[in-house]
Amino acid sequence: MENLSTRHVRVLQAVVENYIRTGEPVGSRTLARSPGFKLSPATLRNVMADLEEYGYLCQPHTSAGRIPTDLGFRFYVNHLSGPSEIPSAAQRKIRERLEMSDGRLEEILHDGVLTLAQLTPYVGVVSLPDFRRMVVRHIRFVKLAGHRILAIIVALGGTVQNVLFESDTELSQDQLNRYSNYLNSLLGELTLNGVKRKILEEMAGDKRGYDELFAQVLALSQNLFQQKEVLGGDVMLDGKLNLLEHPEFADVERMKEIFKAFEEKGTILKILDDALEGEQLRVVIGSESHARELRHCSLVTAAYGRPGEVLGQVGVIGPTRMDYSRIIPLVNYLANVMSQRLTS
Amino acid sequence: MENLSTRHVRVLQAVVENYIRTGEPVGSRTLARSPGFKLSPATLRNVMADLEEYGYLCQPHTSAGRIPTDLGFRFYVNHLSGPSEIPSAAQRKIRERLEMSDGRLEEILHDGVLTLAQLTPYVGVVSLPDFRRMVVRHIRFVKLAGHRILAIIVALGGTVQNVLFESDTELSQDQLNRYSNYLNSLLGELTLNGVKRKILEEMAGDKRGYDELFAQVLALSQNLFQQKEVLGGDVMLDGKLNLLEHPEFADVERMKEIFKAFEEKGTILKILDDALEGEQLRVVIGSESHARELRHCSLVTAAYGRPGEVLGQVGVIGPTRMDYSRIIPLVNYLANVMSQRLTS
DNA sequence: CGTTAGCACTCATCGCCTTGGAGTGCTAAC
DNA sequence: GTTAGCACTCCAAGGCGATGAGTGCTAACG
Repeated sequence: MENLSTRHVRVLQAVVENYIRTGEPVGSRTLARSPGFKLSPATLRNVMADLEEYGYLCQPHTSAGRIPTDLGFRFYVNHLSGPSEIPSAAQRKIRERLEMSDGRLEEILHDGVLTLAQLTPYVGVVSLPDFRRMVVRHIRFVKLAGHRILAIIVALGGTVQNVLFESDTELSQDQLNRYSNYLNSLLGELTLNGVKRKILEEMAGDKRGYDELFAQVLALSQNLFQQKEVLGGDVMLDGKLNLLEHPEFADVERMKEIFKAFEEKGTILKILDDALEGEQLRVVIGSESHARELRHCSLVTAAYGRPGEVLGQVGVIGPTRMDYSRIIPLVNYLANVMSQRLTS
Repeated sequence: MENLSTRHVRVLQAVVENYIRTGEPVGSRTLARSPGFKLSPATLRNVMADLEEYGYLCQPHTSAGRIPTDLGFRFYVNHLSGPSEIPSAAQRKIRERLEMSDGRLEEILHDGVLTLAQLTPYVGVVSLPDFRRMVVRHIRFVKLAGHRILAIIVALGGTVQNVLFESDTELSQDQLNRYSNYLNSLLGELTLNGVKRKILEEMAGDKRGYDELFAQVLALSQNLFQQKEVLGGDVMLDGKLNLLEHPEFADVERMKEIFKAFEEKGTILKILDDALEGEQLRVVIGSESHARELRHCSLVTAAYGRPGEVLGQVGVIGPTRMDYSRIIPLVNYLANVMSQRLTS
C-alpha cells in the first residue's frame, strides 16, 4: 500500500463506514463533524485528495463528496472490517431453518438462500453441488417404464437426490438391484468420483479380468453421471426483490442488467466457480468479478461441504455498498451450518 | 351492453388494437387516418366520448387520447378478438420442447413456462398440480434412513414425482414393498384421491373386517398426502425479465409491486385457483383479479390435465395491454400439448 | 339530423434559466 | 502542519414559456 499514514487509514475507514450507512457521498464537513475527528474540514480535504489520488476514493462529480472505489472497499474488507458478532437471533434462525428442512438436497439449499434473503437486505445465492464429489452412503436404482431409471442417491448427511436417466438397454428391477448392491459394496467413505475411479482401476488392473457386472455398472454410471442433477452447474437465488429497496438500483437500466445476470445464471455460476481451492470465504467487490452486469455488485460467499471436499458456494449478492462486517461472519456461519447438515 | 351501434363497436376495436400495438393513448386524429375510417376526427370524438361515458375508454389526462379501460379490453376479448392462427414455428417449438423434456413433472412444467416466456414478451406461469387428482400408474416406496421414506409416484404419461416423507413407525423395505404392491393392485384408472376413497370405502364396508395391511397403508398414505409436492399449491414462473421491456412497467414502484406478487406467489396462486370448474380457457384483465399488485396485469391461462380432471393452470402474465388475439390461442395450444404429455 | 369545420381551451412535455446548497481546491495566515 | 476564507463548480429543484397533441363545444353544411 502506498504507505498510508494511520490518519489516511482512519479517514478511509470513516468514509467507507459512513457511505455504507447512508449511501450518500461523504464530504469533508460531515466527516469533520463525526465523533473522534479533531481535524478541520480543510485538513480532511487534503487527506481525502490523497486517498483519491491513490485510487481508494472517487467523486461522482466535481462538487460532491467522496465515495469509496472498489479498491477502497477492498482495503476496508481486508484490513479494517473487524469480524463482528453474529446476533444470536440470527444464529438461532439459521440453525432452526436448516434443521427443519427435510433431507432433500434442493430443499436444504433452498432454505439456506431463503434464510440469507431474510436476514439480509441482499440476494441469497448458492451453487448446486457437483454430486460426484459427495461422499455417498448408498445408491438405489428403481426401474420405471422402458429404459428409464430413477437413481436415488443418499449422501452422508441423509441428503437425498434423485436423478432420472435412461439406460442403453432395458434392465429388470432384479438386475438393477444387483447393480446397486454391487455399487453400494464399493461405497465406503468414497465420493461418486472415487467410486468411478475405483471401478476403473480394478478393471485396468485386470484383477478380475473382464467382468460383465463391472461393465454394465460402469455403463450405467456413465449415463447417470451425465445428468445435470449430478453435475451441478446451476445456481439458486432468492430475495431478488431485496435489491429493489436499495437506492443505487433505482435506475431501471441498471436493474435490468442485474436481473438479466440473475436469469441467465451462467455469469454468476462462473464467478462462484472461480473460488480458489481451499479458500473458505471470499469477497468479490464490484468489477473484481469481471462481469459487466455485476460491476455494481459485491458477492460474499463461503464454501460449503467439508474440508478438502468443497461441494459448492453459498452467500449473498448485494451492492458494493454492502455491510461487509455484518455479512461476512453471517455467511460464514451459515455455510458452516449447511455443511454440517449435509455431511455429518 | 348499452346498445352499442356497430360504429361504436368498430371504433372501440380500432382504439384497442391501436393501443395494443403502440402503447400510446390514441386520439381522434390518428384514428381518422387509420384505413377503413371515413369519418372525420370530430365525429370520432363524439363516438369516443360515448364510449368513455359507457366506461370502455378513459383518458390518462384531459388533453390526451383515449386508452381502453379493463372493461374495454373485456369487451374486446369477448366479442372482437377473433382467434388467430398460431404460427407453425411456434407450434413446432412447443411440441419439440415438451417432447424433449424428461419425464419428471417439474421438468415438463418448467419447459412449459420457459416456452411461453420465449414465445411471448410476457411471463410464463404454471400452477403445480394437485397430485391427488392425477391418475397414477404405480407407486413405489423406498426406505431411507430411519423413518424416512421416498415415494416414487408414476402417473399415467410416465410422469414421475418423488416425495420424501416420514412414517410414524420404522418400516422395513420388505414391508414397504408389500404396501406398494397392495396399493398398486388397487390402482387401475384411479386417481390418488380415488384410491384413498376406495380404501376407506372398503374399510367402512367392513368387507374384510379389520385388516392390518389396510390400516398401515392408510396411515402411510396420510403422511404421504400431506406433503406439499403432492398437494400442489405452488406456482412456477419464468421470463419475469420480459416485463421490464414494456414501457408501462418502466416505473420502479409499479415494477416492485408486481415483482413482490411474483415472489410471494400466494396472490397468483389464488387467481389461478379461481378458475371455474370446467372452464378451459380464462382471461383475467387488470383489476378483475381483485389483486392490487396485479391491477395493471392480465392473465391468460388454460387448464391442463384432461377433461373433467384439471391438474392445474398454465398461461402468461403480462400488461393489460396484451396481444390477446395472439396469446389466447397460443396458451390454449400449449395447454393441450402439455396435457397430452402428462396424461396420455 | 347526422356530419363536419373551426375555435378556444387544457394539459403534459421539453428546454431554458435561475436559485440554492453542498462541496471542492487553492491560498494565505496562524 | 493546520486552518480560515474565498472563489469556483456542479447538481437538484423550481419557475417559465413555447410547443403540440388532443379535447369539447358550437355553428354551419348537405
